[in-house]
Amino acid sequence: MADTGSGSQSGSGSINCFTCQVRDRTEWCVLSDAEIELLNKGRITKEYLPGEVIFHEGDPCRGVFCMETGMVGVRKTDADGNSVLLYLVTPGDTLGYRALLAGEDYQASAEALEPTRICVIDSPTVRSLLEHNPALGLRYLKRVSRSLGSAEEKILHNATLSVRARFAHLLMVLLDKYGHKNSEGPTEFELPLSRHDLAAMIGTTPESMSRTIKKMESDGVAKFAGRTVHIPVLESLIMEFEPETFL
Amino acid sequence: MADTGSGSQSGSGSINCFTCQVRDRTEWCVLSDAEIELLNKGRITKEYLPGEVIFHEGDPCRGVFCMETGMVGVRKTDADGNSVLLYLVTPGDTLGYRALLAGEDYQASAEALEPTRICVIDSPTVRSLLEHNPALGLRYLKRVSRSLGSAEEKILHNATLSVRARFAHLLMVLLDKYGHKNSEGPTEFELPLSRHDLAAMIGTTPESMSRTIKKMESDGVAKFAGRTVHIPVLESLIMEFEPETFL
DNA sequence: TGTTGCGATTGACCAGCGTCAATTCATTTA
DNA sequence: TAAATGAATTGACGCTGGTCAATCGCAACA
Repeated sequence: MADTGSGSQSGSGSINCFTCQVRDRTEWCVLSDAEIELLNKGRITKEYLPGEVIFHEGDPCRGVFCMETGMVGVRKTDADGNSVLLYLVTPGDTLGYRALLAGEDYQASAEALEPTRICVIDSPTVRSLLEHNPALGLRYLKRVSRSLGSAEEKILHNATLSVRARFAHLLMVLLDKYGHKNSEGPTEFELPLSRHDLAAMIGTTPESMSRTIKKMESDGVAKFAGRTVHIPVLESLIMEFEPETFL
Repeated sequence: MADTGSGSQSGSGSINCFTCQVRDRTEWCVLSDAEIELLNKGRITKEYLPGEVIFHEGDPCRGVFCMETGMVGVRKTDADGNSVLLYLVTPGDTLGYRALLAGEDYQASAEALEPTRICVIDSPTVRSLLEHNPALGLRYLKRVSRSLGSAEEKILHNATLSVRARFAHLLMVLLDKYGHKNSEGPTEFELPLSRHDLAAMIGTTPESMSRTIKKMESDGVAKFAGRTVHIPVLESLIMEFEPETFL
């Protein structure tokens, strides 16, 4: 087990790209059978336990990662040890494509937040596919461009919104992604993150996170019990970061 | 002159993609002569005066813009009127590709900061080129991915660095791009931006910008006279945002 | 030359939030 | 059951930087 130093290769040989459950939700859905054959040959499945690192900032990029199960956090850290949690990556998502496509080393690190199974497709395979199938390139272009759009939105948010407003916004995003949002009415769901990581997602400290949570509770906007969040009225949460919607 | 409502079509008919001075520095350098012919047909040249808007946040994307001369600022504004200056776009750069590639409307607005000449290539032409030439797609993938990398770095910077450190960093970036950096020693160059826009680039207010400039002067890190900046020792500027480099 | 207008600067004020330190709570281990 | 470890919370404090308002400098123009 050389390689990254962590992440164990899956013993189960039955897994492959043809039977893959999430393939239709990935970029690879535009590939022909012959191309999937190629993809399958350049593939290794790996498994990670929570806390294990998938790649480090500064590592050379060796391929892209295809999430099958679990959850991964992408973190960026500066020289002083301050860090920000940029993305949460979930099944059907692709991971690590930015470095490959930019022709750079990784500029962020990825770490399993839950038990995770991922397929690694090596760079030459991805490159070869991209060079011969323009549709795949267009798929990736869409993905990267959308990602850039979110990043730019985040820059604006961080510059203009308060910690509280950013947290309210984060709650909405997490609710959309991980909660069963039954349209209107009271909502309850499980946060997939620790307080520390919630803080890192909005660029603040755990202390400020705690205080913000407390204040939102006393204002009746949301109730927190461990990782369970209860939101009585969705509108009052939205009002926290988009007050103009209700004018 | 319907269209965007601003920007006048260039009268000079002699300009085209074959004679274009900046083409080799753009994504289009990978195109064949036949493809450049196509590009040239889908092209209109426009000129803008400082302050004129090239596209607005929310506008549908009608093509990509190819900078020939001048300078453009890409700005993102929220509902309260707070705004951030995300990029400066200069000759040889492409503008507005994000929305096209993501299949979205513009999420930011672009405005000429200097007298500017731009070629507009309409969406169908770009799409068609991308669908048939994978190399072009790879070029754009590299560009968007690098852009995403910078955006992510900016998120980290804004979250962890002080206004002063961010400004020092901005000065370095502007120096690299717009100044003649004669390796070491004292350096002098012209800022391409007003104080207001300098502030918008690092996500702060003009007032804080002023105070930061004043404090940096009294600390001897840089001297400011209007838009002229004089930096006695480059290292002391770098020390402002990367102190660990000198430990 | 006076006036208007705009960008830049300065001052005064203070709220938000980061920092440091102590405490509580939950979970694991001996 | 006690001890130990790490996450989460709470308190106290102070600085950074945002806000509001006044002033200044400079250019355009009547």
